[in-house]
Amino acid sequence: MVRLATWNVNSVRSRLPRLLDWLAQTQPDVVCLQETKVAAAAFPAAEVAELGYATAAHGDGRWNGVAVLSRVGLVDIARGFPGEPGFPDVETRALGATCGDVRVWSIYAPNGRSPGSAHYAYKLAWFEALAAAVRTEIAATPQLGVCGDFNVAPTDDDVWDPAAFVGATHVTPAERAALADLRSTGLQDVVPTPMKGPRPFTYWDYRAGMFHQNMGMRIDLVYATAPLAQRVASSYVDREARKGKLPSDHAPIVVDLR
DNA sequence: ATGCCTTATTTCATAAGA
Repeated sequence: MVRLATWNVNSVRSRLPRLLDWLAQTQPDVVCLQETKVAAAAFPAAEVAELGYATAAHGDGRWNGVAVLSRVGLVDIARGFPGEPGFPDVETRALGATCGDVRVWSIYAPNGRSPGSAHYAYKLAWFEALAAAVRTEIAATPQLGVCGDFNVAPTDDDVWDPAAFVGATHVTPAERAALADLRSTGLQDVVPTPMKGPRPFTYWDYRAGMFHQNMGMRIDLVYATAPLAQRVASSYVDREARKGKLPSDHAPIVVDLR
């Protein structure tokens, strides 16, 4: 059994005590992290190494930043992907690594800010380039998972109230088409089980008691090739990790692979 | 609710998040 997880931690330094506790309790083998908000050289690799994890980090400071932690091997590390667009410079939003028999990409898609904006066009272009890169890699890499914060809710059921998102990013047809194009490379959505309520939300805004009222979104996803998806024994959203003091605004997804 | 928290930084104000 391999336990794979993905979590947008919203600053790995700010979240470090919680991350270490969560690793010790959850015992994942491979962890994709997003929004680490730290330069690669400043990633707290020594702290996670004490728990048995090797680190591959891709980050340049204040914004973005992704990483992969693994205790089952960590090789063939790719920082960014071929043709990755920038805004205007390429940002630290994607890191690929092979961990044992599984290749993972930890991704943090651009937010998009508002439909029609330059940042929205960047988001769509970024997904298009990601799909092209996956299309190239997937042929030689049957056991591939693309995991992370996609910043798109795949369907209207993946937001707490579609009416609240009219005119907003994350739900537009073009963004959903970008996800469909990515899936068409040979990936499928591994939908996790919610620990509470009918829908597996992974993000709740910090403000106005959104988490308490379960006004969330499913924007963190695990996209897996068929050979990898066939190994999925179970998956769940760890909403317990969203509770308590100083949480991330995202919850982890935990996937158990046979 | 075009900012109800939270983050890092060119910090006591701003930009970004979704």
